[in-house]
Amino acid sequence: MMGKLNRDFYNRDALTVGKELLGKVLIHETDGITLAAKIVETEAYSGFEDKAAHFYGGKRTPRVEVIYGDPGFSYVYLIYGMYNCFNVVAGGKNDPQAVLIRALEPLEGVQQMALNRFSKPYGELAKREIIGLTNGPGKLCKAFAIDKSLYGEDLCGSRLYLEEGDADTAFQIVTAKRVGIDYAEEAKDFPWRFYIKGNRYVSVK
DNA sequence: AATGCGATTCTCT
DNA sequence: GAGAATCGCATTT
Repeated sequence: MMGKLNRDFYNRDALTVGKELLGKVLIHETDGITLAAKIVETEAYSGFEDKAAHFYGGKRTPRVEVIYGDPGFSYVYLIYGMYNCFNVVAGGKNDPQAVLIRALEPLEGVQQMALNRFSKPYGELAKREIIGLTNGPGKLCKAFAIDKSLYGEDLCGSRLYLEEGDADTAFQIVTAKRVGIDYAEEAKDFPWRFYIKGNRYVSVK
């Protein structure tokens, strides 16, 4: 049995947590079915100066309130009226830090992921649909059945949580600009996106 | 009460 | 590569 990530893991700045989350395993226990997948791409949103962050300037609204709380909780938001995005809250209390999970590599429960995402069995998926299960922040939420009902979920609990990955698996980390934040002035060029080099599930290479 | 838009994805060209 | 889908939420009136 692999170890569950504890509160201390999350109690650091988003850049550190974002990098270290690569290779870790996200698990969702839902309706007696276990969904598990390796994290292969993340983005850090960090501090009051980050113009790309929903909490830029210390903005405090009901939506982002969880980010100002304790680390190790989920921040889920709806984007474009259609897609949920899943974040891990990092940093300490009143220190806004969050890590967007952008892509996963499925490990367990692919049958259910296929049904969640495409409403058909895994065996009927085309190759590009298999990659498309979890190669984007909105896609992985659909596959993992993550929506606003999981806003504020304690990731140190037993429904939605993260575990250590396989320690034998080495990989290189690529650092890149974040995606979809052209409005963020200088912050759009911050190298705060991290992904596993060569992984097929990375959303933007 | 009204307005405008987004940390995306899909379809069509 | 362009345009649409679709609505909760933050901001403005």
